[in-house]
Amino acid sequence: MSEPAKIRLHLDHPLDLPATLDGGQAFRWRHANGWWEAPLGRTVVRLRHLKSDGDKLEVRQAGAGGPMSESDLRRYLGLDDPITTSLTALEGSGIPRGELLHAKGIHLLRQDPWETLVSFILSQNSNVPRIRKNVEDIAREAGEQFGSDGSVVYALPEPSALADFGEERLRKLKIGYRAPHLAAAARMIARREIDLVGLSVDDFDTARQVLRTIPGVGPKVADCVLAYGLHFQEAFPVDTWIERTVRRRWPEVAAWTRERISDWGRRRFARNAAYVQLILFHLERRAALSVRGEGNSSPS
DNA sequence: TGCCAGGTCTGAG
DNA sequence: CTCAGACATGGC
Repeated sequence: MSEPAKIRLHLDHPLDLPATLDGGQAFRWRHANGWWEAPLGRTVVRLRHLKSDGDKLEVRQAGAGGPMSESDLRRYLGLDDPITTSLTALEGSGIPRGELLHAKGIHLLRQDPWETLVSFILSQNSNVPRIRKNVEDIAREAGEQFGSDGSVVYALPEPSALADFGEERLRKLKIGYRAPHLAAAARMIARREIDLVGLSVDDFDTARQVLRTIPGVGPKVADCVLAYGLHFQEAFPVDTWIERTVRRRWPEVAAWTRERISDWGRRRFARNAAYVQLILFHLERRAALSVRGEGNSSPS
């Protein structure tokens, strides 16, 4: 916590920070003073492209936890995943190459599974700005605070802390009917009825089935945890945006249910499914935003 | 002001 | 198994 740890990471693939960090996978990143920053555990991580060399990423870390190692960061950011493979998987799908290029810097994060579970239990029938607020509120009210560069930051509460915090106080944070789900999830993890991290060694179907025993975790939330937290690259979460874009782009699935579309995506795109899902999600939301005249978000 | 939001759960047919 | 309604709240 004395000297902020400074690291530079070499980028072998394009990295679009806003599309990756603010693209609906993670909810605690924010853009401030030219840096992207978020608390990861008890450490605040700050990222920006090096001005003199866009192939390098500047990293600064400060907080109560130890700094992440270079390999931890590369792993978290998916820096060694070649997204070109996933873009290739979309060739022939009728998406113009020029449009696909808007997604060339997206990476699949490997977030903490617990944080991912919390975020996506909150996500049901909600929207990205609100999910972000809910997560922040929970960290502030139920998490431990620590210092980082002179400011106060709140870590997301561990399962046991959130279980102790309880459903009643969660209700007061305006998370609505998700409160009992989240409280129950916290209890299940705290009591070790489910080993979230351990799920990563199971096969996809087993891990998905176990996740779905958690209240508030249906097919879509399970797929998000599998993809964004446990790095199951064959996961294909289908939400309203994906449903819409897939139905429009692949007429043969237009009449299918979300569950069938998820199954279809998983098989069709195999190990690229999670990346393809991120790409489609990004393109669909980008189109919606520009229609509403919110200008374009040109990557860094 | 209403409609919709990164759905899930429950009960009915 | 499939499908409509309810659900708690707020963004736009």
